[in-house]
Amino acid sequence: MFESGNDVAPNPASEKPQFPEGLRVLAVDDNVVCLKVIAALLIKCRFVATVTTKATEALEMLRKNKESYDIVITDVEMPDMNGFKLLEIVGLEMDMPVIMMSASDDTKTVMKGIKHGARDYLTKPVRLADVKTIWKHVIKKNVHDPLKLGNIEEKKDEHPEHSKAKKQRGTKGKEEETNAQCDAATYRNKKPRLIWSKELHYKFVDVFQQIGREQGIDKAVPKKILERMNDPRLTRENVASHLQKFRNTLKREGVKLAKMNEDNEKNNAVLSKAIVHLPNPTTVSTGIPSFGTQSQTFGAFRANNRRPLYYNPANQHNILLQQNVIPRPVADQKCSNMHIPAPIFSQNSCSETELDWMRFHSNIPRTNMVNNHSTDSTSHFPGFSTGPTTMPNVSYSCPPSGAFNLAGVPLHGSTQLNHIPQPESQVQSSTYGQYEGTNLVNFNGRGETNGHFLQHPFENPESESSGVYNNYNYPDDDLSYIIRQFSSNPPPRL
DNA sequence: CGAACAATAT
DNA sequence: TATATTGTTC
Repeated sequence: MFESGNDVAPNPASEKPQFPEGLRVLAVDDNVVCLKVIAALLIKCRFVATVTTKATEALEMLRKNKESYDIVITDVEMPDMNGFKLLEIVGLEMDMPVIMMSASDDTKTVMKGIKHGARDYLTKPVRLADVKTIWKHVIKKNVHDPLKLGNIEEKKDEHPEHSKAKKQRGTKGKEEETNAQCDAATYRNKKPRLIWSKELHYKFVDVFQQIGREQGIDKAVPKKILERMNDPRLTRENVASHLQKFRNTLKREGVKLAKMNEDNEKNNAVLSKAIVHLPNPTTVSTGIPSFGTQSQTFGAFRANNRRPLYYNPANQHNILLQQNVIPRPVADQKCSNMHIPAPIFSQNSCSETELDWMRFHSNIPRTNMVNNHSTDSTSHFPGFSTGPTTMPNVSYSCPPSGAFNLAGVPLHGSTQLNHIPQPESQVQSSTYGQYEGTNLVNFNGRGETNGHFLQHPFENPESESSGVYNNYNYPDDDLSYIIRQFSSNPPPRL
C-alpha cells in the first residue's frame, strides 16, 4: 500500500487507526512536492491538514486563529523567514507543539531546533510512520488538561471537508494516495548525492586539462568532460556543478597568484636592498614556493610530474613538512577541497621565457629525477634551500611575460608580472644562480637550458631524506629584520 | 531545443 | 560546505 512493510499494514480487525483522529495540523514547507506528500500522509492518518508554503503566512494564520490548529509541522529552511525563528515563535512564544522538518538530521541541527522550541523533528522525506507519531506531542502538551485531550477525538466532525475526504476514500482519496506514494517513492529513490572522491576529481582534472591543452580552456565544457570521463556514476549536471566550482577556484587562485607575486616583487625589492649590506659570498635561502597551507592542493600536479613552485613568503615550516609527503590520489577518498591543476601550456606557443618559467615550476619528468640529488647537505639546490623555518624566503619566481596562470591562461594586464632586475653589483654568476640578470633561478646555477634539471630533494617521492637542505651560510639573526617584513605578509588562503 | 552558465537552494 | 537544482542566456 502506502508504505512498504509495517509502516501501513492497517489492522484488518479494527477500522480505526491506533492513534487519535482529527488532529488539526498546520504543515509549512516551501517545497510544494514535499508539502503535497505531507498533506497526503496527514490525511492518511485522518488528520486535518492545513498547508502553506510561506512561513510568514503560517505565522499570520496562527496569530489570527491559533485555536484552529493542534500542532504545527514546519520546515526549518524557509526562504521567507528564518525557520528557527518560526520555531521559536510557535514553540516558545505561542507554546504550541511544533515539529521541525529538515533535510539533515545531524545532531547539531536537531539540537538547535529543540533549543528553538521544537518538540520533535522529522527528517525529509517525511514518512507515514513519522506522521503517525506526532499526535503524541499534543498529548504531552495537554497531559494535565484532560479536557483538551478528549477534544481531539471530537474535532473531526467540526471539519466537514475532512469527513468528505474520508468518504471519498475509494475514489479520489485513492488517487491522492497513489500520487503521494509515487512522490514519496520518487523522493526516497532519488540518486544519492555524488561525492567527488579524489579519484573522481583527479579524473576530472585530467580530462579538463586534456581538453584544455587540445582545444583551449574554454572548450572544457560539461558535456565534453562527461564524455571523456566516461564514468557511469556521473551525469552532465554533476560535472557542470563541479566544473562551476572548479572554475571559481581557479579564478580565486589566479587572483591570489597575481596578488602573491605582487607581494613577491615587494619582498624582492626589500631583500635586494638588504643584501647590499651582506658580506660576500653570500647565499640567500629561498623558500620552496607554494601556496601557503594549500600545498596539499597540488596533488594533482604530481600526477603530471609537474609541480608549481610559487613563492610563499611565510609558513615555510608547514610547507616543508607537507612537501616531504607527496600526496597521491587515493581511491575513493573524499575530496575535501578543490584541487587545482598544473598550468596548461601548449606545445607550440611557449616562448623561451615561458619555458624558463616553467622550468622554475619544476616541470621535470619523474624519471629524470631519480638519483638526481645528493643527500649530502652541502649539495646545493640554488634557490631552494629549505633553511631554518624562520628564514625569510626570497623569491625569484615571478613569472616572466607570457607566463600562464594556473588555468593555463596567460597572465595579462594587472596580473602581468614583471622581472625585477637585480642590482648589477649583486650579479654573481659563480654563486649558485642568484642574480643572473633576472629574477629567475636556474636549478643548476649554470643557466641550464637543455631540459635537464636537478631535482629538488623534495621532488623525489622515494627520498628518505628528512629534507634539511640548508644552503644559507649565515645566522638567522642577520636577517631577522627581513623576517619581520615577511611575517607581516602572510600567505594567501583559500 | 539542448547545452552552458550563473545563481540559488538544500 | 559541497553538491543539486533552477533560471537565464546562448
